[in-house]
Amino acid sequence: MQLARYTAPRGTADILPKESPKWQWVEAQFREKCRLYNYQEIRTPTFEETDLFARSIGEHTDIVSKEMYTFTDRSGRSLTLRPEGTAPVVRAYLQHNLASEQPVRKLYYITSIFRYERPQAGRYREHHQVGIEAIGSADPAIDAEVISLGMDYLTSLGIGGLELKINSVGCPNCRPRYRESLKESVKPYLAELCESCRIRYDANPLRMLDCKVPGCRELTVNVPSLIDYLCDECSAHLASVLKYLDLAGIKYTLDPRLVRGFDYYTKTAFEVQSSRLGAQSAVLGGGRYDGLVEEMGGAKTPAVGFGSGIERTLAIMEAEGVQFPPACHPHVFIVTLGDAPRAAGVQLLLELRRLSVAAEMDYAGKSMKAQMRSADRSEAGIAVIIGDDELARGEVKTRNMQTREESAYPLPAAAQKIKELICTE
RNA sequence: GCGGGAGUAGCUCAGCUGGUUAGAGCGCCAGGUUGUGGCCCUGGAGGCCGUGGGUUCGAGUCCCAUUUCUCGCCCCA
Repeated sequence: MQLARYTAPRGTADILPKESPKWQWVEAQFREKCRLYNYQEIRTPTFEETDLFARSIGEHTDIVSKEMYTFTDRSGRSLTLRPEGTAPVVRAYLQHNLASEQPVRKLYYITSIFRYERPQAGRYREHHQVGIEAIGSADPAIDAEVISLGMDYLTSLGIGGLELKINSVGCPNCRPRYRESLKESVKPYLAELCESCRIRYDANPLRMLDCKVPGCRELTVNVPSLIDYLCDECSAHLASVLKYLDLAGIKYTLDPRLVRGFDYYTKTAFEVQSSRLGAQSAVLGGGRYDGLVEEMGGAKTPAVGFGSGIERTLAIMEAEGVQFPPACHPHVFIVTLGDAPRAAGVQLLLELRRLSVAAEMDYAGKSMKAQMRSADRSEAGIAVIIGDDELARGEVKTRNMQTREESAYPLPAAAQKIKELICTE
């Protein structure tokens, strides 16, 4: 154990060869859904100006107040490792004036996210998210499209038992009214609420709604509902989003207490939860952020998006016993005995690969028996055996690893013949 | 930031109330055919028992600290 002098930093993980095919598969499913829905990939830097996140996420959110990886570079600039995916995309959208090419931009990303948190099941200091952002449309149909892509993606992975929760958090027109009425109705019990709720009361009253402390839940159970306070526009928007979800056959639960941890959300907010995840039940979350682009210096531009954690997605798949497609193995394993055969083996390797046949050989100087064992373990369909005898006859021997059937092929055309063997298997 | 559990070979773990050279299974390597895999047999490599300090004639085993992992709170993906 202590041979390892260095270990990966707390809350980070290596994705080893045994796991990486699963990641590739999940990412491929996501990319395929983005292709179908016509979202285009965007890649942004790992770090940004600190102010970008502080302003967009909200100064008094947990993320900004205590979870950001912030550092000063050699010229004194304050930079922060991306703690969420939306702000950098919006920044790039504005910086490169992507709006000028198309009024509605549909973008997706696959990236790592950094938050200084105490690690636990499904929570890391560096985790990975897939996500999409649809910028430039206020149409409720696109809220539904965003949700639909997310659900399609998760179900394409073979995940069941998901619950979509949806709510509207209103807009700058109606939210202040609700906030006041919420504070008014909570005021009599203020002293009985938990400590963090008492802080939220002034800083961010809406967050009191999703407090998990049982006592707070009881005290706020009869509090007015956000949905009753929505302005006509927000109310109509929500109704329309739900209508489109019904149209798409997507099941949801209307949850008036659903509130998200970023300040920039307006109107639609949603979360997909799985019971397989333990304490961290959210696997996908997002919503509409109609004020963010303007807040960051652009024109008034409506937008919607979501982010979804890859680690949590994989954890659900693991818990449900989802079968991943088998990992890729070499098709051909070359076994050589001695120096001259070895040179011929190297030559054959090159030719096979030039013909797009995956091929491998032993580089550990093993005995023939051991090389055969390696061939077996590599799950190669065919072993090619080259020794002095074969070379003297100007040929190579092949062995079908399933049937044990062996045959010989003259050397100049051997690569082509082996390719045909594989393709007709 | 706060709380619970844990830290012994690459992996999963056993080591009873402190006592001599620290074990198993799996994996890995080699041999059992002079050039042939999956099963079987034999052998081998690999651990200052997370780290530092203390108690003791003596500590993997007790005490303290520290660190990492893990689970939960907060919050989120």
